[in-house]
Amino acid sequence: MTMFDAVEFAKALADETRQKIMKLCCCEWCSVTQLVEQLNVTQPTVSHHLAILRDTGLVSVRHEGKQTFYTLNQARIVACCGQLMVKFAPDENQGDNQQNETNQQTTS
Amino acid sequence: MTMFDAVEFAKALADETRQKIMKLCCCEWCSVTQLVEQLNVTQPTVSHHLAILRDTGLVSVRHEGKQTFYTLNQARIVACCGQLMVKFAPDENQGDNQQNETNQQTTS
DNA sequence: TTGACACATAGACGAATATCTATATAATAT
DNA sequence: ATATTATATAGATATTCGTCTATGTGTCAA
Repeated sequence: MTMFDAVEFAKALADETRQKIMKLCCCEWCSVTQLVEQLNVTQPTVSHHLAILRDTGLVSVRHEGKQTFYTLNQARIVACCGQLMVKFAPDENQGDNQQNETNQQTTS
Repeated sequence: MTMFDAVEFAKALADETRQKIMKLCCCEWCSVTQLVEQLNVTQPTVSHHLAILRDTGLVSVRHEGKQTFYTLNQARIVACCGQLMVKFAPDENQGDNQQNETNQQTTS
């Protein structure tokens, strides 16, 4: 949940409805009903996606009476994207890498 | 293919085997056979994943005789991660945003 | 030309997943 | 207490997706 799993992070982002939700609650708190109103899916579907985003730590939750508000964890997005870069683009413009099990084989 | 689709990008990353392939051909050119040797999946499965990574522009291809070599497009990874950040974390630490259709509703 | 090797493609199959309807839970109002 | 509103959960279903086997295609050697 708090640790970074690149596959889990990518899976959380790998759905259009989920990305719409993320966009909608980016920089603001949205209730589930508000989200439902702006998406062409049912309330349980929105709740389902919110659960996934919540379990991945991509959104924060705040309860207020009957309502539940969600907001995107923007700092976490930045951190995860940064980790992706580090994982798949180490030493961006240099030829060396830090792997050790695979045999080097460049353009010959 | 060359345009950025955040959902397509996330879907391409949303598989462990694919991320292993990406890691393996990060900073080096790998033949399909070399990849198969280091993964617990069959050759057609590797080819299938390579096709997805190729169609998403995440790997580059080079043919050499009977063999086909793939390498990770690291610059593209960086660019895509950057676009993700921009999309979901605009103005990281400021309170304002650039959306216009949803009603602002902060912590009250 | 024939065979071997490297890779891609086609089709089948099971697992994961996105969605729905129905219902449970929790809070508030009457 | 009862009804209403807001959200979550359960279960069903259809689609997507990852993997496999079987086979096609292209390259090279003998």
